[in-house]
Amino acid sequence: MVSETAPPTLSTVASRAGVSRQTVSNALNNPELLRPETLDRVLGVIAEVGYTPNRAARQLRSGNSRLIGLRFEPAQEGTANALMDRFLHTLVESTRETGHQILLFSGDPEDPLDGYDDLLRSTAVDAFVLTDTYAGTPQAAWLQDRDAPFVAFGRPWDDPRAHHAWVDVDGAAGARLATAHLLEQGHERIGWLGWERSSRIGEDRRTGWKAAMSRAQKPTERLGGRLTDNADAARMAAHERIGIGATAFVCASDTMAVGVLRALEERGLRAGTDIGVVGFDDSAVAQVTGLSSVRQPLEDVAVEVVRLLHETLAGAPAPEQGTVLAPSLVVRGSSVSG
Amino acid sequence: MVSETAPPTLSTVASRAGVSRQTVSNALNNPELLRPETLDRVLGVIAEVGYTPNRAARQLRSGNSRLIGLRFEPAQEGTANALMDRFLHTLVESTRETGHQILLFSGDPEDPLDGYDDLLRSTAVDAFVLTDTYAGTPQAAWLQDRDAPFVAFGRPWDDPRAHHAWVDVDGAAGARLATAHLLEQGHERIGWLGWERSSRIGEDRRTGWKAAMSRAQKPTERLGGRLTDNADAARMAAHERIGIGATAFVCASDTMAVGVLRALEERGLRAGTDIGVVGFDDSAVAQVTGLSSVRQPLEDVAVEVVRLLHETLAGAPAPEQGTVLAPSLVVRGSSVSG
DNA sequence: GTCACGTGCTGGAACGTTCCAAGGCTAGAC
DNA sequence: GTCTAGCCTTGGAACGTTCCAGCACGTGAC
Repeated sequence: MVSETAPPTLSTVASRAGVSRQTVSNALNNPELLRPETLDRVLGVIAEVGYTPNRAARQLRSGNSRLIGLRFEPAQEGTANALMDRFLHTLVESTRETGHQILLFSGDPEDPLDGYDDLLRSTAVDAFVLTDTYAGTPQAAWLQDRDAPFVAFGRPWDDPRAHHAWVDVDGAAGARLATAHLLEQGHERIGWLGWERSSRIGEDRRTGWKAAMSRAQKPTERLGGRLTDNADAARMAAHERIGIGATAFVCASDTMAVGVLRALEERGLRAGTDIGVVGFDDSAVAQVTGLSSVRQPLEDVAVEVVRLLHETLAGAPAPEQGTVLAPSLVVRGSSVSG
Repeated sequence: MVSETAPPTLSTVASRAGVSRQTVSNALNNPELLRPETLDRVLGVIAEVGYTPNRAARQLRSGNSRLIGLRFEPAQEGTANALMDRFLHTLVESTRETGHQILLFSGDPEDPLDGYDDLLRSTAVDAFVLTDTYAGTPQAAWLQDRDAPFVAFGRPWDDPRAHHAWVDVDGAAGARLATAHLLEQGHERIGWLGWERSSRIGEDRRTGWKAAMSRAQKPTERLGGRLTDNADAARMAAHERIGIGATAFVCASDTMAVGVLRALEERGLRAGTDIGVVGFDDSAVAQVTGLSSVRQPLEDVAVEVVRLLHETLAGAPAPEQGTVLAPSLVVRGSSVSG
């Protein structure tokens, strides 16, 4: 059984410092109201007894919990995991500076709204961070309808009613970077291996490839592919396109890029020297296999999310425009000859 | 600005149902005290107005927050991340069933104790989960001294004073599995590539390799290596050992196993067919590169951690023995010929 | 000397819940 | 009919904080 002594309260500190409760409270929250010598004395006692305000009491009275809710989706093993991890780390780190903490919760996988309602009604969190606002997810609209503060990582693709703070990474720019890099390496027939048309993110990235190709006045017919996110599908698609003269590939994911590498092995071709390959997301796999890859600035995204959260909680209206951050290209052996 | 109507409280529900506050409270917390018809009526009103108890108030009065603290360390890019991710997902998922949620916090990287104290003194969390209790980390002893409830993922290697609930994965068994598998494949000179002697986890895994080898009466001289966790170090160590006749390798990490694969490429040898390789942790890299690997049952660890947490919070004394779970071996092409 | 004012501090009230002691009511025993 | 017991329900108190109104005191203006 736990036998610790009860933590000191405002009253404890107050009586030891010879002042009232309220004065101790002010010492912490409005120090400018105290005479310097009183302030010193009170802070001294606070330090001495190791007083820390009780969160529940503070939350009950003041109405905010200093907690940010984040629904942590059931894991799909793969790169998405690792991305989330990088994002989450910076999120935790930068909320520390605003005095907030991250509350992870889960919900019924069948119901994308499960969990939010409870936290909201029990006033357990001050705001939410959304991380999966691809087209069609209802969370943003639902929270917006309830005037619940939140910031989304991911733009509201085709919801004109959406009017909330968001941050996203410019996927088209990433694909453009990758394509331009391959063009610079002298490639002319550069293929695109991306996701199904239903993926807004995938289509966005695809436009980057298209734009870079057309600016360079290179053809794209039969070079673009829409596949499921799967190494084997990519392997086969790569074979087809190499057959019609493709000498390089930009892929919507590292998983697909790995499929291309397999195709090269099967043909006895060397990545980089013979065929250029660039993946997307700079996963551990890319780092280990020497795969060039587009890297999302997840750390910057997290910092920006926290900044917007701060503004939103301070009552600022949602910015007219969301923030779009540019990814970078990490060049490794798979896209340069030598 | 937020213009939502104030959430309903116990009193709201009480007056609408024509009962007292306390009766509504009992309807939720001690329903057996109410007459069935009263219970029905009250629950009806609760559902109708969408009442959810205010967390802060409940926490203030009852003294527990239903929150579990987890210090989320600054990311070191690599496999450790992905491991943590798998663990965390299941942790979040299974705490849902006990009505708890996970509070992530961070702290000064220089001070392994930073953050814990604040949460404890502000009574913000009911307990902690520790995830990095390798030899020499002070968190466990510190929490134990303060009678703070916690469960550790990782055993207290050499602290005889330690007396707390913990769960760990049997690293030696994992290495044994991998070694036995390679022996079955007909290998006799099987090398070990592990970490420095200072790593307790590394030494534990190493004993598994040693034990399997000596049981099969195979020599281990000059076949074991203690390196930094780095593909290039592993690559060089593999070359040396292949030079003295090693035909297979068990590695303490997938990163090292990738180093071995590189060495094989450089020699024109094929993994699986010519030289057997098994990694550790079943990372995304292993999955993509067809690397056999020892997989930690992180999901089971998380479930067990939550179970122990539950017991600890119910006042049960720490079990005499920690729980040690067995890993499994995921066989892929790198360890079987054909 | 009175009044107005600003500074520094105080004490009661309130946030919404659960604990606790006690009240009303019904039923059974005598 | 009275008493006792048990069931269901109630209202006051308390958790520890912050909000708010107000008090005591000293200073300067008239």
